Amino acid sequence: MTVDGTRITRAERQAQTRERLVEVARDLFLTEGYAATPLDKVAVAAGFSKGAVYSNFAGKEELCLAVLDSMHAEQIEGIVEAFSARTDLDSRIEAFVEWARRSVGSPRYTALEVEFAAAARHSPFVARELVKRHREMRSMAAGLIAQIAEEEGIELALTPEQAATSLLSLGIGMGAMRSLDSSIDVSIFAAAIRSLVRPRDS
Amino acid sequence: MTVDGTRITRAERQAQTRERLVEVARDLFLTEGYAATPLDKVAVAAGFSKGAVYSNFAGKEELCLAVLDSMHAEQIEGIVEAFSARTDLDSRIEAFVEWARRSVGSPRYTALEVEFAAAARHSPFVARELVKRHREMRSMAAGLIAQIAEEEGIELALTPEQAATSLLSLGIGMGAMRSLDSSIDVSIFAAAIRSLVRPRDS
DNA sequence: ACATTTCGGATACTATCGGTATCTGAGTGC
DNA sequence: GCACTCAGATACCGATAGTATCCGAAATGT
Repeated sequence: MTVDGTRITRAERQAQTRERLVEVARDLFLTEGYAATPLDKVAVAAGFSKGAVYSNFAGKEELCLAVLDSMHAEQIEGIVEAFSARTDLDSRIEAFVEWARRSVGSPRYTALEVEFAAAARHSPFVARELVKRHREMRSMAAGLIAQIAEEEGIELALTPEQAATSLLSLGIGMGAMRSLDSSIDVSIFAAAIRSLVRPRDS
Repeated sequence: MTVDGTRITRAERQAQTRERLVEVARDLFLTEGYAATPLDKVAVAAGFSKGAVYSNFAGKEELCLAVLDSMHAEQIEGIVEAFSARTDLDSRIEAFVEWARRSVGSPRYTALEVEFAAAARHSPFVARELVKRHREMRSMAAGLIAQIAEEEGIELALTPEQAATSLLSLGIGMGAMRSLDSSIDVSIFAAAIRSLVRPRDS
């Protein structure tokens, strides 16, 4: 063992490599697209060769799953924050729409997810993984909606699960459309949300 | 010129070839996916070789656009019929949801469209073509919604354009999700539609 | 401290697939 | 019936995901 502390264990090295690969892959997948980005390019941009990718991930698909996970974490954080910062329904929706404006379609999170889902549809493993993530997202959203409805004392026209599924679908669909046609205005999201979470008319 | 009438002009032959290619491509793209289906396979399954594809289409992308067009025609027909057959709002929505149950996600129209949109995002030409089709779809839907609102004498909480965009997004998003996770119930569509086209309160 | 083992990452190779260049033969017009 | 055209066939190229193999440095045992 050498004198200074710069010495690093193999596991740590590999963890760094993995992290760096995910980081670079995320950047390239988001800007160029999943299918359009060759594995080599990711590896080289991260300062490695393809071998590094294959000794850290089972293949391109698993690399992309890791990328999606890193994005999910941020998304959930953003959503929870948007909803919990404010207190009244309108400003909550406004904060959420503001988050959506930044996150749905512009940095193409959704486009990547959707492209990947479509491209990897044939792989049962990937399909299962994606479904798992969607269900987590959905129950998280449903919980949030239920909680807010409770706090605001309103009775929703849709069950929290239905509302969550609708919002998620809406987000995915709008993200997909906006990545092609940026003229679509996210503020429609606000209107749709208001409709979906509007209290039942008595 | 031979005696019987089975003789066919070159243009007619080519039209037949083109049609057959689209037909077979549609079938394969829907069942196997766009990226997962090699051009050769389409050509051979149709009884030709790759050369036939390239002398009828500029490439795989244009073949897929032709496939999408053939699907759009059917979709529009189905939607218009669902809405125009019945007269009162509820049974119209019901008919539409019934159409959606058959068409959104099961035969993977949406999955194909979404996969193609994602895969071909980098091509400005394809992007323009898809945007054109979406705008047509959207204004068709908006027109239908406006007409129905008029007939039913209700004032919508969203403008017809907004409602159309929302519904289209919802359809795309749900189609994409359902193609992965068939446990998602389309009946949520009914609830979401009712919310979105619900008359303004007060 | 030296030999041995392990394994993260590199290199070389294969298979697949979209696209291009070239060819061929049946159908067309003179 | 002869030269020509063009739909479709064939042969090839380049890109890229994945595999098989190799190398060298870090870990381990004595």
